[in-house]
Amino acid sequence: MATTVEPTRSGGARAARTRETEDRILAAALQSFGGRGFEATSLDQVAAELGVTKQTILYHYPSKAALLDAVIDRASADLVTTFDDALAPAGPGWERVEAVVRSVFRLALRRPELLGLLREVSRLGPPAATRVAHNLDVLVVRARAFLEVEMDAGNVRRSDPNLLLVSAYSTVIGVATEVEVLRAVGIEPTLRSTVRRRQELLAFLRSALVGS
Amino acid sequence: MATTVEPTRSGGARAARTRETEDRILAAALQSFGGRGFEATSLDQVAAELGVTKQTILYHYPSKAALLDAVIDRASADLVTTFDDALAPAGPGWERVEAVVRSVFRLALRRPELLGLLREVSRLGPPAATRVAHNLDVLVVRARAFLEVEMDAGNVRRSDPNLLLVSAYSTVIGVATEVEVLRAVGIEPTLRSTVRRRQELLAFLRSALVGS
DNA sequence: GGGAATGTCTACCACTTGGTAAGTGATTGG
DNA sequence: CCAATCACTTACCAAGTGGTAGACATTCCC
Repeated sequence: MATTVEPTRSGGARAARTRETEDRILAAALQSFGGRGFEATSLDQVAAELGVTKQTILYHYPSKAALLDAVIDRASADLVTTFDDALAPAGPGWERVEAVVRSVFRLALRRPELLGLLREVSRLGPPAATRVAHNLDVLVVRARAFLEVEMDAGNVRRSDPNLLLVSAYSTVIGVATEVEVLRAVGIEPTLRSTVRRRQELLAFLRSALVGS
Repeated sequence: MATTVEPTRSGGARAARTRETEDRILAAALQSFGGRGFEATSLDQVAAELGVTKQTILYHYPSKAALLDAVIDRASADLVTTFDDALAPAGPGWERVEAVVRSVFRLALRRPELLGLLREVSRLGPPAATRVAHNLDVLVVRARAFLEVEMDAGNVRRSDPNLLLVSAYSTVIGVATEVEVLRAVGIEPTLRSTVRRRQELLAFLRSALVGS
């Protein structure tokens, strides 16, 4: 009996409110970093959206760069669990590809900031990019292993798994997120057109991966 | 002998120097907008690189937005002539796809800012994105027509040409430019690896377009 | 209850941003 | 040859930028 009263497990009321504040900061920052971009986002702006002052943000995250790191970690974790959840009920083989593509389109619709952050960080380069790469390495390893197994089984055209992965990644993310490119070819991103786009993408991917 | 000294045809020495200055400004701005990004670029920065003052830039281009427009127009023109030159000597059919892909990889190597600007503008959205879309519409129309002809000839899997175009675009640009993604899967972008990547991409594309 | 720790705010700071105003010397056309 | 135009400069400016210092109230633990 070290403590008499259960202090609301893991920290008490204050700690809970602190965690909530940090959560809100991360969410708002993710939104802005992934949407407008990192440099284009000002701490004052984010703070104003939250109804706090910039100094509150800087109390929890000592610098803008540190905030970016935290946002990256949170976004990475979200991505990993998203794919985990999507792949858990999926069967083997092509079903898994479909599950992942469905997830990405879902994200593009519901949480575009997440995919936006990916692209933004890729543009920023190290150290942010390195951090993301490290956080998402699990996914890369898993995907590569999948491709290798399917190649061995003769279900996927034999080739360098890494290069195949990059191609597939580029295609999926591009088709899911490049709204302006879609507009350029005359496609307005409605819900219905998005569904068609996803189907078309799957046909494209299947054709590309399976080979002739 | 009307004049002793050739007045450098079409406007005189001053006009020539003006054009040269504007050229240098555009080049430097393109470099920075395409590399670091639009918001992350300051006019002072660009001016310093050029050895002039920011006010010189603002004399030729009345605002940062106007400068972006000019940069976009110049970059678009460069892109169009690049593809024109690449496609001129190319034969029909698949050779044309190969020529375009080769061009994009060449650009990724020699003028990465050009492709970077494309992506940056796509992120910025209208009005910049609209401007690019308008400028590059020629290419879109041409590519779509190509796909339609090839579909009719039975050389390309039948499907919505617009969607196929978006998929192919995403794949090519992604594979050519996503350096950080490459690093994430353990590929350092050397010259040799780039050549392999291009070949692998062509196999991917061929498989995806032709179908089984 | 009281001192300590904590979370937030007010008040700044030095610096940078895009943009304006007013000049200055070279180039130009008449 | 001279006045006008032109390309460019120096000198500013108001509005932000990320970040620091210190006051203040609340919550915590003993």
